[in-house]
Amino acid sequence: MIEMGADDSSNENFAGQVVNQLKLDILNGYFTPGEKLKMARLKERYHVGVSPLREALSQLLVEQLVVVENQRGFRVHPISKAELADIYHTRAHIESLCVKLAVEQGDDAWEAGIVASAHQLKKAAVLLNATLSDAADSDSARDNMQKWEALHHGFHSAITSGCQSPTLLDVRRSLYEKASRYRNLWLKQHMVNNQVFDANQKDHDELMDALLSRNSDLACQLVYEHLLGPFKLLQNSDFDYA
Amino acid sequence: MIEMGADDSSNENFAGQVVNQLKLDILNGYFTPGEKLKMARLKERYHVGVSPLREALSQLLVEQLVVVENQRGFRVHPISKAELADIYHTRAHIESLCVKLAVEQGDDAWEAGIVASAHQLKKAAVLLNATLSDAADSDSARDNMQKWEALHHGFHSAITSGCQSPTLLDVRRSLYEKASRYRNLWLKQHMVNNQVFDANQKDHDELMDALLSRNSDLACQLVYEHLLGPFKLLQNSDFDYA
DNA sequence: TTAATAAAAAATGTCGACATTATGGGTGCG
DNA sequence: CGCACCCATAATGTCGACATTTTTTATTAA
Repeated sequence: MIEMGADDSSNENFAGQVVNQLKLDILNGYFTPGEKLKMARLKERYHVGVSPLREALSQLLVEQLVVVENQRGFRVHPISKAELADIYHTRAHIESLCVKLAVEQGDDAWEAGIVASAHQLKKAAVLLNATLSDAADSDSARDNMQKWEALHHGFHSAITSGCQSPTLLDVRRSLYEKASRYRNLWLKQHMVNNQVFDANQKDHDELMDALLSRNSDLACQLVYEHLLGPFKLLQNSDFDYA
Repeated sequence: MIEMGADDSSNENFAGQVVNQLKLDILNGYFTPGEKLKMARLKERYHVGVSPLREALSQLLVEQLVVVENQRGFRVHPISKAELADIYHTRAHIESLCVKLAVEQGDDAWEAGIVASAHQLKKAAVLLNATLSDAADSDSARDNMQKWEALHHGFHSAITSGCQSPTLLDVRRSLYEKASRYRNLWLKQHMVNNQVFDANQKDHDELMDALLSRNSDLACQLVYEHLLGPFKLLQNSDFDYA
């Protein structure tokens, strides 16, 4: 029997596959905020008919990544400073809640998962810092950056998974996706420097200490502010609010 | 210019209308948990083709009211004791968070909305209690019950609206809907007595006092336990876990 | 030139049809 | 008697076509 992740496309219909691809295209900014999503264009890009496309768009509608107007088709959900602030603050609250519950309920396996993720993350951070200093190779910089982000997300997921609540974790996932769109749009215009990652590493160390010593209040507060850090950067730089 | 609510169906395509109707049918238990949703049946019931149906089902899929398996169609999302507990606990946490933020940010209009809703609710509760004592008219009992529930929901919505976070309120709405499915399924098997509403009224009075005096911690705790009250009833009675 | 109007083009939303896949019943074999 | 296999039936998922609506372009009048 072959193991397969949840995002396996072989046992999914076209709509499910398009959801994943289209979601990436929106989160990564290939389709820009407010942009009209014409069926002809989407048919070309994903090589499917209108039926799976509309099903996929219907799903992203609920996740608030697209908007719809009757007889006028779909558009990418617009962005705004107000929504940016709302998403990040809500996300910080939710993540903090996850942490609180995780500290209460987490077992040894939970702790092990955290230190394992932290270890991987630290390794990737070292590699990334080296790559960033070396201004030459911007291709592998982007590559290492993506790996770091995946591990960073994995680290926080390892922590929050301890809350043992699929419902709450699903809320968290949805908010993470919406926030990552804003972050990616920001990244398109700004280049990151090493300082960001050093501060991040410090945050993570402090957070892990608080978690392993089961200091719930401190951990919640650290996470809350850790998530609001990026927000402050995004908030000040006004990128294209279409 | 005519005012119209958000759930106006005239400016919605078929899919949007089917979403509302189908959602009601699932929440009210017309379609039972785990039941197969055959296209032929749905076409008959809602008088639309498969395209709008699949779009509607795709939306309910994200809201986790239906599940899908490739080439095997859609089913109503199954229920379980585990999910029941998870939804209600998460909902209690979220609602509590809404209250905390609302107490911090609520203005005079917010307070006014609360007392207004509370007044309406109390009136409806009196009427409902009278109807419930009168065992004869079970039709108007159900009718008054629905009105009371709408006002009850309105009361709590008036409170939580003060948090000023569309994102968080949307999470709340989604959880409310999922929870109401379990509650409705329970109501199909059990008859309510006056005691429940008396206790409820007491909860609401205490809660409103805490809110108006801006006692955040107390209000949060009261709401948390107020929402977990129904859960305890549902948890013990094992209705059809399909 | 600008504004209003009309015609043309494009795009959306829906349905019926078709290929593919699952389901259920019957048959034969062990 | 039970089990596997096969076939008929039914249901799903996808596409192309069509009617309706919106958007763009062209035309005319002020």
